[in-house]
Amino acid sequence: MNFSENQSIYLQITEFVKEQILLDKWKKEEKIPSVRDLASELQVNPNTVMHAYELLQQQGVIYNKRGLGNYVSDDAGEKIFSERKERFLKSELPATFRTMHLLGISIEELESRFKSFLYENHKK
Amino acid sequence: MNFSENQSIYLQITEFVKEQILLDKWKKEEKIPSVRDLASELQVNPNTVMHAYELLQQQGVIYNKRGLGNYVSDDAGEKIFSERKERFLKSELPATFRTMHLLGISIEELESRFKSFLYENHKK
Amino acid sequence: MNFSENQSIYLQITEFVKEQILLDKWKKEEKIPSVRDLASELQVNPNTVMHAYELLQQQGVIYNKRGLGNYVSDDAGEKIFSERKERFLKSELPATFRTMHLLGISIEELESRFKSFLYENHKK
Amino acid sequence: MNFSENQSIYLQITEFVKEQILLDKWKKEEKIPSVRDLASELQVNPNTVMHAYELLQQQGVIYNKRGLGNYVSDDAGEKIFSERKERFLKSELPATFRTMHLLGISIEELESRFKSFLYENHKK
DNA sequence: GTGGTCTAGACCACC
DNA sequence: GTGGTCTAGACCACA
Repeated sequence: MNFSENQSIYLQITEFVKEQILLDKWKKEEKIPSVRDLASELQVNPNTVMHAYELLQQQGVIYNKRGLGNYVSDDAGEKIFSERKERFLKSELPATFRTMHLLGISIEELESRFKSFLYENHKK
Repeated sequence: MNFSENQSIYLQITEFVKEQILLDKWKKEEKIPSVRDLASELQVNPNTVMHAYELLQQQGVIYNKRGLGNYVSDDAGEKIFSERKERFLKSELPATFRTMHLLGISIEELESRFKSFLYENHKK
Repeated sequence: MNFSENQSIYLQITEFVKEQILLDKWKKEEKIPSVRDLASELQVNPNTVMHAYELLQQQGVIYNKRGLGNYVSDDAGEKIFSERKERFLKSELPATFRTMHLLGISIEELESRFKSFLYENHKK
Repeated sequence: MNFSENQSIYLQITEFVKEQILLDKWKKEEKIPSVRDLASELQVNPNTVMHAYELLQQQGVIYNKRGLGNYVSDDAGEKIFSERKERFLKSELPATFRTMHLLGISIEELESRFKSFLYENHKK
């Protein structure tokens, strides 16, 4: 996995975990990778993954069974979905629209770009 | 001006300056506010504004006339515009599309939201 | 280390770092001294070293691994070498020739001086 | 005249004046341009030329006749020549040699570059 | 431990 | 008046 320079790694890891859940790759009430496993897979310091898991626990996305590992919460999917949708509609989208306006990009151009995005995505 | 918590102040100041230029409030070959003036206006330490101006100089957006102040470069507008467009198309837009896909938001919904955005914007 | 009066300290530090790399004392992909360490060694304020490192990062000579420190870029040596050669041939050398011309110093005299320079240098 | 970014303008003006004298364009005991004239010719602030002339007076290169203007000192040429030669041999040349050594530039290459410099210079 | 940001305050060269 | 440099000291996020 390639990490962006602009954001701290542990936050990018929380996003990664949430996405796995949203895409139903990690299912509810199932065990997620241990701190060490994920750390070695992502090639980061275990402390960093630990930090991410702690945050996810606070957010109620995962919970810990002592000695057994971390598990996806029952309502994790819904939680993530609504939180993400809220953020998207309230802050990301307006910012995008603002930039489009500033750069003079039309909705038609956006539409055609979205279609080729879907096409590219479909191929994979 | 209110600064966001998520980004360092000096970077927000560079964005602010670029915005002024893009909106043609500060025109090319004209003097921009002195370090001290902008600092007192934004209520930050002069060093912080200095840091921002230094970065803008390196990016070729402004240049310094010794003892006189900082001036908007001749090609500042184009530079900012193309840099911003590049960033939008290469990274912001794909991220937006990815999120739309993840959240199941259709292009039609986006379109209608954009129209109401334009309408809101127009009213002001 | 003794700093010259004519140039700002932070610029002299960037030169110092580049010199270490050019002389292969600090090798590529290796960690360079931390901001605090170099600052206490050179007896300057950490901010001053910070300023130098920031510039070197922008020039692509070093890069930062978050929380770990700064590392010499893979192509740092080549970058520094070509930048330095460019500057020498385009500006330092013509200036030297101009002065020689003005002072009536012949190329033969220069040659003999260079030889004794090499001899002196060799002895050390 | 084009001023370098690296050095203060008033110092570059003193160098300019000294060079005129060394090249015998401004001869001893003759009047040099007034502060205002030189300022408008070089397109700088009169204060800046004033500052340069003050320094030249301190160095004994020029002297002031009240109400008449500034004149080249009798021994200006010799003074400038010896000062410049001293600086060249003691500091500029060793630095040049050091850089040549570092960049692996041979004395033969230097020689050929000097010849083409002389040729270029001769044409003008 | 690492870099990074910010403030306060001083001093300087330059125009 | 202008920018620029430097110090001292604090605080934070990150690994």
